[in-house]
Amino acid sequence: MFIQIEPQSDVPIYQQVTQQIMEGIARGEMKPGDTLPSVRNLAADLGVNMHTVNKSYHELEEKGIITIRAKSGAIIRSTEERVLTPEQLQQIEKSLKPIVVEGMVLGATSDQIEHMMKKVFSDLQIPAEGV
Amino acid sequence: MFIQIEPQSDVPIYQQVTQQIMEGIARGEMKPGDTLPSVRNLAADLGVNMHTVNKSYHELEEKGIITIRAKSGAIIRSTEERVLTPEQLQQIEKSLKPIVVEGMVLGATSDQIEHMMKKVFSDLQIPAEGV
DNA sequence: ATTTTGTTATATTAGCTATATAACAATTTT
DNA sequence: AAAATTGTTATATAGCTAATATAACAAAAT
Repeated sequence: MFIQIEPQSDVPIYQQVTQQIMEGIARGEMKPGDTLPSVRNLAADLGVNMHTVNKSYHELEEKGIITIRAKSGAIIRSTEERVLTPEQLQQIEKSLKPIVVEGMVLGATSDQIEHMMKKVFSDLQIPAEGV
Repeated sequence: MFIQIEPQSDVPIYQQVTQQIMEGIARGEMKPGDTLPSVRNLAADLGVNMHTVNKSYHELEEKGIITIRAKSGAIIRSTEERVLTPEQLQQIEKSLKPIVVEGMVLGATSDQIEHMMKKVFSDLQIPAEGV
């Protein structure tokens, strides 16, 4: 697995798992229809508790990114299944606001923040092949 | 004061205070050189504990936005004083990443996220005068 | 039939948030 | 100079979340 946990981080472990699974999907390392490892297996791989991974999977399900089939497994939903709802767009904007505000106050220009945003985007868009 | 606390929010009160003070600065409602209210006064206004506001002020100081003069008060640093360091830019990028990733996975395009970013930026840039 | 799966339940530890009080010493105001 | 205000420090408490640990259950997969 590509997931690397930082126990010292102030970001909770279950959120680290959620984020890195999303990054894997964004990179194309995991595709719609793929099955996620069982909560017990992934937990053993990462050296964390089963419930921690379980919490992450349920967070991903709430975001509409995976589907959990009870007592069977979790699969990544297709892009067609996950339509961007206005609520989700609003949620993204709400998350974006405090970061943009802090950047502004610290003296960053709109162009600087835009540049960083695009960098993050392109870094993920292009899979690590050859490069 | 322009600060409005939402006790039910999952965002800690001291972070709400920090964010809304930054918004006030971004909007131009508070200018460099201005003195922040004493922790006791602001706490009384907001109906929260003194230590909660104190924690917020120290968070703002860590971010390089204000200067706390021991046993005197807190003042907003000038834009010239707060130079955007590479570390701060990196911090912003780090905060931006998980949001952009989630947006991507949910199917948002680079343009959509850029548009939201600029909306947040322009909403703050123009002070609430006349409008 | 056996193993694996997510689910549910209970319990414990640790850390963070927030509040409450109190006292201290330096600064500011009167 | 005296009084009030200021940030600082300390201690204590309550509530919540994160994380772990065990255990058992029932459905699904092998």
